[in-house]
Amino acid sequence: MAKQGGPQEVPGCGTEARTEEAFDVFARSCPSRDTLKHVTDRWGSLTLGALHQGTFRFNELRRRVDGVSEKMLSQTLHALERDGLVRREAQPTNPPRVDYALTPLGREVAERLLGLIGLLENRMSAVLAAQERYDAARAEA
Amino acid sequence: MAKQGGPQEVPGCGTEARTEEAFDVFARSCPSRDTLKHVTDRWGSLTLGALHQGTFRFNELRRRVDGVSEKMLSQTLHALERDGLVRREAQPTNPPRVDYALTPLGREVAERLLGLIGLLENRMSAVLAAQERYDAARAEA
DNA sequence: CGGGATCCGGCTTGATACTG
DNA sequence: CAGTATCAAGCCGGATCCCG
Repeated sequence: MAKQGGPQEVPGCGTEARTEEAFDVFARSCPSRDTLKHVTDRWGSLTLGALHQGTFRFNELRRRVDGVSEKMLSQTLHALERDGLVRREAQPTNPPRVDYALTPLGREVAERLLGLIGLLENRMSAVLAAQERYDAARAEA
Repeated sequence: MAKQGGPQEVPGCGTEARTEEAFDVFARSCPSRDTLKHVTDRWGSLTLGALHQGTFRFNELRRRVDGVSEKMLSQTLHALERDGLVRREAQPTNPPRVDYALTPLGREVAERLLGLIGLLENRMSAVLAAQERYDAARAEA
């Protein structure tokens, strides 16, 4: 990653800013970019959405997050856990049992994400209409 | 894409649901997934963020969205325009002048996205701390 | 200035198989 | 059950050249 010759060092990356300024910081390749990626990823968003509905075990999640492979679920879960959005509780029983749940921060993030998704879902008819208009305009070229 | 043998046809994909139910719909591979991807993409989020601050021409955007290539900016802009989030106004002058701005829907989406980003930025210290804890726990394995 | 077309490398993803 | 290891494929994104 990292552009060809641009400055990779990020100066004021730890400032606690409000939304407007926060975006400027975000725009300069801060760690929050990575976290956003984990959150909005194909599997990240679905996993957060699933965990927003409760606590689940690994294979329960696999069934809920339709189409995810073991590897990707594991990878996604680790990334979210590392970011402090998901808590993992393993019980040393036999057979092993591991539960995954959102942390308080994870719940906040999930709610915002779900809000964004909900907005898109609700306006999807407008989006679809826009797409048709766009495609139609291009077709007659 | 699409899993090995699963049903690709999505039945109730046009329902206008509220956030909770909307997610279920979203989870089944609806078009909104594509739009979310355009929005949260590496360049999509930065472009929406830049356009949230005003109307800009192509090369102005290039300078604002630091590090983006012509191709990716063009591609991002087209995707967002097709989704009805960005409006493109070309003036047939010489030299050509093209302005990009958010549509009302685009502004709504951008605001939610910026909210999510802002939340992450504000809590980044907690995220960073969680990452250190996670890495430390793994190191002594 | 505002892009389109093309080529190509690398990260991401997905099957599959194996382990504790 | 709860994962990790390995390998191949595919798509994303960047560099480059080109045109109106």
